[in-house]
Amino acid sequence: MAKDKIDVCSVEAVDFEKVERVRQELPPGTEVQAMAEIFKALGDPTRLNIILALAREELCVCDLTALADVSASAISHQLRVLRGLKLVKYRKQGKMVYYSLDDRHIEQVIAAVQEHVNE
Amino acid sequence: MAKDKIDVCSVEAVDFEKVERVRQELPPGTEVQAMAEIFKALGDPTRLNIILALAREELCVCDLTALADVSASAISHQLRVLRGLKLVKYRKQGKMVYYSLDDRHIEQVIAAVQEHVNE
DNA sequence: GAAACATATGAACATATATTCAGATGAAAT
DNA sequence: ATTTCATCTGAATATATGTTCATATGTTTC
Repeated sequence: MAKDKIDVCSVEAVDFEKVERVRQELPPGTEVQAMAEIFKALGDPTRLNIILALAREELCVCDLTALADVSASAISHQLRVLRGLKLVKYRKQGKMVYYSLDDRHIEQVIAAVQEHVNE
Repeated sequence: MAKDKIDVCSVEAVDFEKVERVRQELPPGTEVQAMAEIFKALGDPTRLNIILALAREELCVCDLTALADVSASAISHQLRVLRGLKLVKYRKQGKMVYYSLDDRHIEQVIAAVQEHVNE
């Protein structure tokens, strides 16, 4: 990352020890990036609605379209994103494709954020 | 929201009862929106790094600049977003401004996502 | 086999967003 | 008071992103 961060502020302004200590406690950059991608996925109302709905029941694309109030195409695009992040899984049955959550942590994540919002 | 979602797919394709049941269990739209905003805030690597750092220790803007490896201006812009969402609070001491987390739920949220990433 | 339907995909477009740059503010030091 | 410094702010820009539209794929039904 940065090699010369000592000159970002004047030397005496930064608590250099503290910065180094915190830096070592931070997750590696790739992990932060991966976490940010998950959060970004949940940061879109359409995708969040999909996740919230699937947290209740398995649903087909058509049902999700009815729930999220956007076009089936938009839902499909967003489901691809969620699939790519291993947040949802699917099961084909004839023409229909049924989606469900593929992660046991996500519900805790959502519950915690919901608490924050409802404080 | 939608009043005529019965025609999104052909009538027999959607499990209408199921959709209605799930719809009633979903949080109200404003709450979903608020949750999405929190997730979106955590979805940017710069902001996530700020949050992760502040989860360890109180830090001034200058320290955060050194840690996140972007300009002080960029940090300041992002801190404003986090302030607006009540995710961080600050304390002035002379020229310096010290930031810290302002939410007890966020650490659980991050821990859960971290588990998902490290599975 | 053709038609109807659920879902997926690619291109296009319009909007949102993160950073940089230049300059403003306010506090400490000289 | 003037300079220095930490932080903030607004405008500008480049990029990312979500939706729509048109079309493709695969499955069922007739």
